Amino acid sequence: MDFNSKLINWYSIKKRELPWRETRNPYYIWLSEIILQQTQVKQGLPYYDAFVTQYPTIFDLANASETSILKLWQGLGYYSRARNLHFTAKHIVNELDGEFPDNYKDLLKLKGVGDYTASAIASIAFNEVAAVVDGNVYRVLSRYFGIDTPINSSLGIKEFKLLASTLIDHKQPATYNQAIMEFGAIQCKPKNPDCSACPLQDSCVALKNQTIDVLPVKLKKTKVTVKYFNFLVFMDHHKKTLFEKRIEKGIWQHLYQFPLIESEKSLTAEEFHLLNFKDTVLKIEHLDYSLYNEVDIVHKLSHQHLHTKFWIIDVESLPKEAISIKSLTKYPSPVLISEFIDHFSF
DNA sequence: AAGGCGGGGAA
DNA sequence: TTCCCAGCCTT
Repeated sequence: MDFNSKLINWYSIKKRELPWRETRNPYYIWLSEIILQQTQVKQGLPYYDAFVTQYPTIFDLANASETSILKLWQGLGYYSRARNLHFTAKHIVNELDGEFPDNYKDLLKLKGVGDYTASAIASIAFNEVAAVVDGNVYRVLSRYFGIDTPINSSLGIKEFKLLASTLIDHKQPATYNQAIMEFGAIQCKPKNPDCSACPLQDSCVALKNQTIDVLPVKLKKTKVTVKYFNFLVFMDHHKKTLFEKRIEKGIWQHLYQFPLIESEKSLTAEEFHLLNFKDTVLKIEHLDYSLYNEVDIVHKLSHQHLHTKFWIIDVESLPKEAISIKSLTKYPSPVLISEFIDHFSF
């Protein structure tokens, strides 16, 4: 058997039963692919179920508010995916007459849909011969063919895409694409793959050369910046507080948080007291505050480590935009914030 | 071409 | 801890 046949045969035996494999509806395929970008199946699965239940059609998604979509997306990360999901749903409903694009070229035009996702939808939903190259495919191909070109270099991206295009099965592109990805996820794992039980062991270059553990080659590491966040948790006598939408570009765009003051370092109570709150909506003369966490809560993102303090501030009254503490959980918020809300006894 | 963008799973 | 995950967008 050749490479393709072995992969597809392995897939027919070992594949997981997943809900998006039970449909050819492009809306559901698209939804699953967006959710699964940089996200493991285990983490994305409950979100897929929730979205299918709450938004059974693309018209439901298009008619929803961005806030409600972000709320359902809460905890999944990379929130631009949710914002683009909503934008594209509206675009398809309003500009494309509700007709989902049915080929790679047109799918690629959609916001939030890049080369991988366009290929995945085109092949899985429409059986177009379009090769997918995701993290799994990079790993399988680099090892099987012994390719050490960095997968995140422009040359590597071109090289692996070209190779994948020559390999894809023209008779069953949908099955082939899913087979090689599933193979990478389950058999040709990043760490400690079970090569002794691998159907490709006889012809795998990396196994022969003992380079399984160094392939695929990936350039550089991301530089992590440290930031210091001070969240102001106001409380008035009507059990209200201030909760704001993040408007600026950057992390957590369009999610909600307590008023935030960023500082150069972790603040003591004395240093916090000296702040002049000029950037907040509230002018405070006499602060009655306490610190929720003596030790910084460190929230780690890919590129940022957020050292966080929550300052609890009792005030007489709050501006009219204050919301009831009970309603906090209705708003989409970062995990860092929602965990505080869950643990703090208001 | 390089950097920004989340959060969790796995070893 | 570190690496990785059915990547994409902006600069």
